[in-house]
Amino acid sequence: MESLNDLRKQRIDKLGRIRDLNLEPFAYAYEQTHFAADIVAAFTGEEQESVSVAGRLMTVRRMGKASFAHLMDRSGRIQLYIKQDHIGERSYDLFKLLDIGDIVGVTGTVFKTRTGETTVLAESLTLLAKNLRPLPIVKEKIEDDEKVIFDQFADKEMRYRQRYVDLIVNPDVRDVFIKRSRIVSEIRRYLEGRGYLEVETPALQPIYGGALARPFVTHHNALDMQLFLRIADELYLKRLIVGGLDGVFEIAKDFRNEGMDRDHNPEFTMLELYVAYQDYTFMMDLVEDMVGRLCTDVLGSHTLPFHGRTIDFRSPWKRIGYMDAVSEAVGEEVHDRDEAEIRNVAKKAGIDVGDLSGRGALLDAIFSARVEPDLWNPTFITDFPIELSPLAKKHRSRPGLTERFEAFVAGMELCNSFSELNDPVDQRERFEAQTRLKEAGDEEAMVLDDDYLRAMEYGMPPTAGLGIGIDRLVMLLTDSPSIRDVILFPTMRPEQ
RNA sequence: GAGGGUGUAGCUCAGCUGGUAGAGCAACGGCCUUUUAAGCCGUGGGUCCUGGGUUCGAGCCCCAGCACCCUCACCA
Repeated sequence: MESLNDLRKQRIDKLGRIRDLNLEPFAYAYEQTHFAADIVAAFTGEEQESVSVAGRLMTVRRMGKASFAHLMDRSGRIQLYIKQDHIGERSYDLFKLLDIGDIVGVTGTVFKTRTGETTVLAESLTLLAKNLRPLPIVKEKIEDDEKVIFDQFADKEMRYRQRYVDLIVNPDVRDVFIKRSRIVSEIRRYLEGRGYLEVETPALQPIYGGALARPFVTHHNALDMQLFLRIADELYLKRLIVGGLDGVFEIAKDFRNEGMDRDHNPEFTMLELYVAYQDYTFMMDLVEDMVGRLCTDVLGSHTLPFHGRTIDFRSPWKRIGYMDAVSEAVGEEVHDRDEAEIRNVAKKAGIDVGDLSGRGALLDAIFSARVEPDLWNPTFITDFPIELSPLAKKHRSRPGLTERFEAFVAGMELCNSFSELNDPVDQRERFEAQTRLKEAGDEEAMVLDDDYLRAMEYGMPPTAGLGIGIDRLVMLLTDSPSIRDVILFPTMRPEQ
C-alpha cells in the first residue's frame, strides 16, 4: 500500500515513533555556528573544529550502524558521517527514522574522509522538522569535472506551481533568484548613491496611464468606484518632479491585461526613474553605466552567455536612429515618406500590414519585423516617430520625431526612455490624439488625465525619464530563456 | 487568439499491431561502522489528466474538455 497517501501515512506514523523515543519532531530553534560551504572552503584537514550546522537532508547512505548523508543549507551542501557509537543508540534510532527532506541540526567535528570529502562527524543529531511528503530524488555525480544530473526535477508545470520544491532540488534556480535580488539591491544602491529618492506611488489608480496597454479593472467597495491596477508609474512620478523632488525612482509591479509568453507576465517589475534638468542623452549614458556596473559587480563580467551565444555589455553601446534603422532594413529611405508610401515599403518588404493604419503603426510593424530581431548586442534605438510616443518631447531639431530611445538586447526591448514632454499645451494635444484613437477602437490608447495636465501647467522642469523591465534585465544577465524562470511565482491557471 | 506537442507509481521515464500495467531511483522489511548516481536480498506501490464513445476487450482508436510546454500573433 504505497500510493502518495501511503507514503505520507508511513511518515506520519514515524512522527509517533519519534515521539516514542521522547523526541519532538518539530523544533523551535537551532543555533547554527557555521554554514556548509564555509566549512568546506575553510577546512584544511588539520584542525579539530566543532561546528553546528542545520539544513535539509538531501542524500542518505546507510550501512548498518554507520551512515553518510548530505545536508543542504542556504550556502550549499556538506557531508555528514553518523556513527551509532558516536551519537548513541537513541540518536541513531532517530536517524533510522529520518527521510530525505527532513530538516535536522547536527553538531560535530570536521574531518576529511578517506576519499577526501570534508565531512562533519556527528556528535549530536536533532530533528528540527519532519518531512511528510516525498521530495523528488535528484542524483548527481562529477564526471570529468562535469556535473551529471540524474532524474532532474524538470516538469515545468510542477516547478512553477511548487516553486518551493524547485528551489530545494534545483540549485541553479536558487542561484538565479539570489542574483535577481542582488541585481535589484545593486540598482537601488546605484541610484541612491546619485542622490535619487526612492518613492511609492499608487498601484490602484482611478485613471491609468503612462503606457499603451490594457489595464486590469477592479472595484473599491467603500468608495463604490472603479479602479485600475497601474500599467505604469510614469504620470505619478512626473507629478513629483513638478513637486520639486527632482530625482525620483520607483521599483514596482505593473499590471497589464495582455497575453503571456516567454517575455511577458501579467504582473512584472519595472524600474522607473525621472531626473529633472536632464535629457535623454543623459539617460542613455546612465543606462549604459548602470547595466555595466551590474555586469561587473553581480556577474563578474561584461560579456555574458545567453542562449548559447555571447552578449557584450561593454561601453559604448551602439546608437542608431529609428528611421535610419528602418531605412537600412528595407534598403530604402523612409524619413520623409507619407503613410501610403510607407505602407508600400512594408508590403514590398513582405510584411503583413493587415488593417494597420497610421504612419507610426506601419513604421512600427517594419521595425518589429525587420530591425528588432537582429539587435543582439545592446543597442540604443533613438528618435522614435511622434505618433508612437505621446509622452515624449518633440525632437529639438528633427521634425516628426521625439527625443526617445529604447535599448534592445538579444532581440528584446530592455528599456524605454525619453526627454519628457513638459509643455502642457502640446501634452493636451497628444492626449486628444490618443482619445481619437481610443474612440476609433484602439483599446490600448491612453486616457486623458486632467490632473496630470493641471500639474504640468504649474511648470515641469525639463526632465529625463526611464523605464527598465527588471524581469527582462534579469533574464539577460542570468541566461534565463523565459520570464517565468526569473519570477518566483509566475501567473498560472489554478489547479483542478 | 491560431497551430503543434505533452499528460502512465512520490520522481525520471518505457509501454509494439487494442489482449491481466513496466523499469530505475525513492518507500517498506532483513544484512551491513569510511560511503557517495545506485552495497546485497526481499516486499509493496497505479483515477494510465477528466468525461463520453467504438469494441468481447482501450494506457493505446474516435469525440469533447482541462492543464502545461513550444512556435506564431498582440504587448514591456
